[in-house]
Amino acid sequence: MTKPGSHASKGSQTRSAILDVALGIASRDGLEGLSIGMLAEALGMSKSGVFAHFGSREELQIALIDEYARRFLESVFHPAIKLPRGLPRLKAMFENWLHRVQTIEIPNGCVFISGAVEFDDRPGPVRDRMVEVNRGWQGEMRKAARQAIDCGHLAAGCDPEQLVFELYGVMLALHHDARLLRDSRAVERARRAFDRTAAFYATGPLAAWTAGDRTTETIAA
Amino acid sequence: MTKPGSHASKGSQTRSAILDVALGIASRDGLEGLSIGMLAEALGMSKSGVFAHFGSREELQIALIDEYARRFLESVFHPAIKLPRGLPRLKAMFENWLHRVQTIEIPNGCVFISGAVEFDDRPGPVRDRMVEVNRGWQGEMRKAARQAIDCGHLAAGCDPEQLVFELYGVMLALHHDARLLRDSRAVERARRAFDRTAAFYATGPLAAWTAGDRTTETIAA
DNA sequence: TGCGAAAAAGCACGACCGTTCGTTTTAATT
DNA sequence: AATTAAAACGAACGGTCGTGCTTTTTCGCA
Repeated sequence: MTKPGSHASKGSQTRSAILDVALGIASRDGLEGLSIGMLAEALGMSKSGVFAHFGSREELQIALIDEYARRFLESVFHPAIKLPRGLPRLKAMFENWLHRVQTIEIPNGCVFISGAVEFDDRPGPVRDRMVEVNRGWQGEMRKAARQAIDCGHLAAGCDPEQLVFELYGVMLALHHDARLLRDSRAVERARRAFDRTAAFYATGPLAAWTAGDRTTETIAA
Repeated sequence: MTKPGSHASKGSQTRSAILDVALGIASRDGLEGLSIGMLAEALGMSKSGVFAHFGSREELQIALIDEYARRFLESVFHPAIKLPRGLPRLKAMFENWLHRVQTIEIPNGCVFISGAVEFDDRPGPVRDRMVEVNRGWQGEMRKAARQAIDCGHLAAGCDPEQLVFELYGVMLALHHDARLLRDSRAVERARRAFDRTAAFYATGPLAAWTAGDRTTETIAA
């Protein structure tokens, strides 16, 4: 008994513990930089003991992507979806994202970004999952942007895909400057870039929205 | 005799050949994904023969960063600097960059990006060189932006660092969408993002500049 | 409390890693 | 053409990698 989804059963709870520690390592060293040996050592258990939980390294990597996506959506998407659709929700998605980047991803790294770079030229199930998860998140952002247009919060001429492309770029630049160049001003620049972008696509009555009303807390937690 | 800069002497010319092949591999698999064994095999020579040219793997990686930077600047920066300073030069830098991304980096990968992700959490000489080279390029872009402001092509209120941050983000998003998601529309979006950004920061008389006058060729080659 | 199953450990394997060393081949100089 | 230096080779080292096996320990339940 005790299906894998169940929350008891020694096995599944050590599996969770493994994923937790593995995420910390994979965030810093990437999915390819994570080895089962060092993971086992970090956990204080044997290599084969860790290995048995996933059956292969690839399965471990995929499980890590899923777990990372779960946490990402939980801290960024789920709180935001409680807000009214349109610009408030879209802005909350960005702000929650920014908050997560500041508190988690800048210190520890981001599996989506390192994984994207590591696997963009390596065909296989890991890459496929990476793409799937990424498309899912970009899709949610596009949907939010589309709703903001429907609500009249953004101009009708605004292309949701273009908007999401630009916002994603802002986040990538933030990661780059904050992590590689250790530039502490990157966060401020990211917020300014979002404000500027939103202001550009905003329609008349809401053009003043970009001013004020900033926060570093998760919105609608 | 025959200093390393010299162009004859069997040694330095095979060293160049090694770097050439190694760049192709490192672009796809990253600096950490490149092993001396596979590099030697790709070159049809022995592992120790390759190794002797650099003394260590780290030195090889640093040499690769330098070589990649050299080529990048040669195809992106040097042609642009022949144009009159200000917006023309800044635009040329972006267009040449875009041209290089289309012809080289999308098919083969970009060492700056993969290297940034791989080494942002690994202290050492490789990371240091990565930072140095990156700061150099961003510095050149900032200088070009500053000149565009001085020339009156961009608004006086435009922050060069903010502008470069946003342009770099556009390029990172382009790499991401084009390479991971294999989205062929990413190039068009990148150009639109640049035009929109430049339009935002442009002063009155040059606000119409962003329209038309597009090219996929290197400017002032 | 004992029994069956699940979980973890232990061990070994082939492969590849970066690196070292001694030798041999090739190039450059006198 | 002879001599010296540079370059490439080949084998081996200690290590780590992912992955099978078998055995032991631990857990869950009747």
